[in-house]
Amino acid sequence: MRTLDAIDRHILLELQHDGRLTNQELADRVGLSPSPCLRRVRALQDDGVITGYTAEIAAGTVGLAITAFVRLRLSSHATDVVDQVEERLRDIPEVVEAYLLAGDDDYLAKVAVASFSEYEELMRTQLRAIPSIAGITTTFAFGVTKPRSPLPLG
Amino acid sequence: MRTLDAIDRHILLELQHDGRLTNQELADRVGLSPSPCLRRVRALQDDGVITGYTAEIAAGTVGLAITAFVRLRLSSHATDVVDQVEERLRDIPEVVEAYLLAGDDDYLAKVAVASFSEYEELMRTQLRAIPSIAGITTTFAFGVTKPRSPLPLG
DNA sequence: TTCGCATTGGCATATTCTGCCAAATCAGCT
DNA sequence: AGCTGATTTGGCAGAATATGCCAATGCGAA
Repeated sequence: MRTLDAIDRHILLELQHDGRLTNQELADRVGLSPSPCLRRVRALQDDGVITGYTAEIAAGTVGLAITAFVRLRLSSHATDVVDQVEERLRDIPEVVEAYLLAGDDDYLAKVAVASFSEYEELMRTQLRAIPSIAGITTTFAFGVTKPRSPLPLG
Repeated sequence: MRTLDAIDRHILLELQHDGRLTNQELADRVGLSPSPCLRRVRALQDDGVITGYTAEIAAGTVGLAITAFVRLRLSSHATDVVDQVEERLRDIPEVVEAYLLAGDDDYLAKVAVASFSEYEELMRTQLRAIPSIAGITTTFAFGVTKPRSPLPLG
C-alpha cells in the first residue's frame, strides 16, 4: 500500500472516468507537463495500483439481458475442495465476477446470461455440478441503480 | 440490441482485456487495417455498446482494505421514496456499485472503505439515515475469487 | 546557506491517429 | 452467371501523441 499525493489521486480519478485519456490531456487536467505525468502513470502501473484498463460494455446491448447474483454454500472447506470450486468459478465464462465471503454463504458470484432458460441451463450443468456445493441462492437484478463508480480516494 | 459479427465480438473481447490498445494493435489482432477497425470501434461507442473506458484500481493498494456487500430492504416502494433512496446511493462515494433486486431485498450495494470503523461510521451516518430503510444486511468479502472478467459474447 | 535527492519541463524523434478517396466485397435480382 | 447498388475495406498523408533524454527546478536535512 503506497502513499498517494494529491496529484496521484487526481490521476487515478481521471483515469477511472476515462481510461483512454491521452497523456497530454491527462497532464493538463492534473496540472503537470506530459513528461512527469507519464512517469507517474507508469509508476502507478508498476506498483500495482492500476491493474489494467478495460472497455465497459452495456450487457443489454449485446444480448445479455439477465444479471444474477448467486450465493454459494459449500459442504466442505478442505483446501482442495475450495481450490477446485474457485477454479470452476473462474472457468465459467458467464461468471463475470466472484468473491469469497464472510458469513453464512461462502461465495458471491455475478452472472451474465441472455435469458432465464440460459440461466437455468447454467444452473443445472455448471453450478450444481460443482463438487461439494451445498446450496445455491439466486437473486436476479432488475436493473442498475448505480453503475461502477470511481473508488473513494479522499 | 445490435447485431455483432465475429470481428465486432473480437474487438469487444480485446478492448475488455486492454482498453488502452492502440488502434493499430487492435486492428492487427482482429485482422483488419486500422481504418475500418477505428470505424467499428466508433460505431460500437456511438451505438452504446461500449459505454466507456476505465482504469482498474487495486482497492487494497490505495488503502481501501474492506469490500462489503450490503443488501437493503425498504419499508415503502412509493415512487418518490424509491427515487430518493436511489439518489442517496448514487451520492455516497463509498457505494461503488448498486443494483435493484428481485426478491426479499430491494437493493444490493457494493461498498469500499478503509476499515471496519469507517464502515461502521458509514452505516450509522449514511445508510441507516436513508429514509424508509427497513433493513440492512452486510456481508464482508475476504477476497476476490474471480476479478471482473470479459462478458461472455459467444 | 549548501549539498543531495527527487521531481519537473522541454525538446526531438518515433509512433499513432484519423479523415478522405478509390478499390474491393457482398447481397439481391434478373 | 452477370449486373447493380450499398456497405466495407485499405492506403495514404497531415496532424496529434508518445516517449526517452537531459538540464533545470524545488525541497528537505545538516
